[in-house]
Amino acid sequence: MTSRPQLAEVARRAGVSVATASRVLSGRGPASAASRDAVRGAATELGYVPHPVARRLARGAGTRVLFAVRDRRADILRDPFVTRAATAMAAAADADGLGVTVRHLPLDASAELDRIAADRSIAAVVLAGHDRALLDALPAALPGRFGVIGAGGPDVDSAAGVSALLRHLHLTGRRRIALIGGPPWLAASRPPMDAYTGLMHEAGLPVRVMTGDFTAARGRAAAQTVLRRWPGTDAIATVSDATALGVLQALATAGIRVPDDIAVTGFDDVPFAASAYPALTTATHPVEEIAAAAVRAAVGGTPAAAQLFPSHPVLRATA
Amino acid sequence: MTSRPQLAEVARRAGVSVATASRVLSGRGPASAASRDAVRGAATELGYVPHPVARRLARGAGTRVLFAVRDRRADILRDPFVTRAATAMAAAADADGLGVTVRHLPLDASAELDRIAADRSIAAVVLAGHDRALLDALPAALPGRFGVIGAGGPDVDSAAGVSALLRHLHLTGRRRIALIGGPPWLAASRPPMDAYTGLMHEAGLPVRVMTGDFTAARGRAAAQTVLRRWPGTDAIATVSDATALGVLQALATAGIRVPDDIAVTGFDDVPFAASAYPALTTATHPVEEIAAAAVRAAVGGTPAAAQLFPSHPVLRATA
DNA sequence: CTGTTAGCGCGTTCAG
DNA sequence: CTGAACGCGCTAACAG
Repeated sequence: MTSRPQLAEVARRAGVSVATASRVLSGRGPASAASRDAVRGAATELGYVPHPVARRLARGAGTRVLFAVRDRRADILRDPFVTRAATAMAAAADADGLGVTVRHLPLDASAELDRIAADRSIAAVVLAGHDRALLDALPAALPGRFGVIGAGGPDVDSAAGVSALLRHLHLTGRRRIALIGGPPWLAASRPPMDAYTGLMHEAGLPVRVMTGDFTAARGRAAAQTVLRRWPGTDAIATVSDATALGVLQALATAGIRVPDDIAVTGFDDVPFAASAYPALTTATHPVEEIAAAAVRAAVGGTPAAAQLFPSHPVLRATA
Repeated sequence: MTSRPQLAEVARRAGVSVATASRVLSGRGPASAASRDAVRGAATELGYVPHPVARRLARGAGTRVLFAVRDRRADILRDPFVTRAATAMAAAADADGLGVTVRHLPLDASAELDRIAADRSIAAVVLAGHDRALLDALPAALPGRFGVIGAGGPDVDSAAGVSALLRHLHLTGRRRIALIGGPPWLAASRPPMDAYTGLMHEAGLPVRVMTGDFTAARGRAAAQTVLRRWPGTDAIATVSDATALGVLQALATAGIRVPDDIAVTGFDDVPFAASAYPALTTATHPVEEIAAAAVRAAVGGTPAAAQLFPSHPVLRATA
């Protein structure tokens, strides 16, 4: 078997120039139907496969997608949401011959963002954990190849998902419903919070809000506070399964029955939600699809369309 | 601000040729102390940063690390172990300017492996979920840039980790200890299994083994079978937290008290293990470090040293 | 130890 | 619509 065929050989065999062959095979620029067929034929006959790296270099494009996760804590890279998203991105990027790199960004990430913009190996950036201020302060050097995951880009319709669970709680007789929300600095924390306050007002129910951070530890602590501060509470809704599992643990420790005394709902439908006891009632979060969409948008240079992916309630045992 | 300095400019400023500048900056090939200093000085003065893509192309190396996960199920890419490892790899690859791609491989992956070997954008491959047969059938085209994670490469010392938990069970009075192991086709399933049978024989205890697959569903089913088949069981050890959580759920449903009636142990110490109720006793699995080591070995072209990372017991409430 | 000279493989101007 | 030539930025052989 001869060595790998190159573009020049394909062109020669098709009877055209390398320029034309390149145009045809990369799908950029004009080409007559005749030469198109000739080039394609020659390519398949020779088993030609373009060299991805040479391609990116010539085009001045990078070879990897950076998944930048902004958060207070550096160990956010172990968060289930992050690992799911990162893995899905790494699978999605495969189609374009790209790889994925993940990096933690502190809340004040301006310096790091400049370095990212200067890195020529980076084809696109997907940012998570942002807020308005950060998006407004983006380096102009991040041209089109930039996207966000979460509020503003592809995201789960968390307002609808949480609303559905809240309505379920209401329908099943709950009237003292507390919510453990997301971190206030995070743009994605708003929609479900607004949905909650809106529904409570609408139903004439009291608003009882705690701040969470998507961890079980915070869920435990918040649940204890809820019990102390609002003794009559009959339901605790959360915006993350990890938080809800922490709540479940705190309630079990306190000898409170779930769902008889207090109902609990999560959000995300992580694999372990179904394995909890009692099994956690929650709402789906199509992280994999969202992550793939974010990669496509960033790589394609599409201005981040704020696409919302549906969230469906999953009724199990805790509510 | 002028445009980016290139190697030629650095060389000119340092008064040497581009070849010498390249040798100095890439650390390959000889160079006198004098020219070394000159080149380094010029580079920092100019703020020179090599173009990663051009570098890889010239070297004929790829730009991404492929994390290939072999398994029966395609949704293995959502497995917590896989997502943790993939994310850690993506973080580790950052240091080399590489990206990571993940791909699922069926149990019979020979064809796919050939395609991988032919992909010039792939700098290195890290394989998970292998067995002897697969390793023996690797395409010769995967030169040095290949490594495995799990038995044979960087791996957790699961035999030691499980042994420690088994000894703890024995010390606390358990005598009818069943084990739910890993899938038999997986090389990494052997060590903990051998450790279990060895310890049981040594202690004169009965060997009671079920096959697991690292899922909670299988853990539930296996636990039910254990209860039926071996009524006197007073402990169920597993080799994965997901499995153990399934066991916990099955026992709770059956009205069996944990740990009073039956003790349960997991393995991996995933974040949710601490959030279960009762909190799961398990052993640590430094997935992130192992993944990083695997990437380093594969990228560095080091023949996979079978390095074992320690596993420490984490005693919580279930045993 | 150093410099010269070819590549690495493809994209893309620009004239025709 | 097409082709020739140059450019992407660096590395590796091979003389010296």
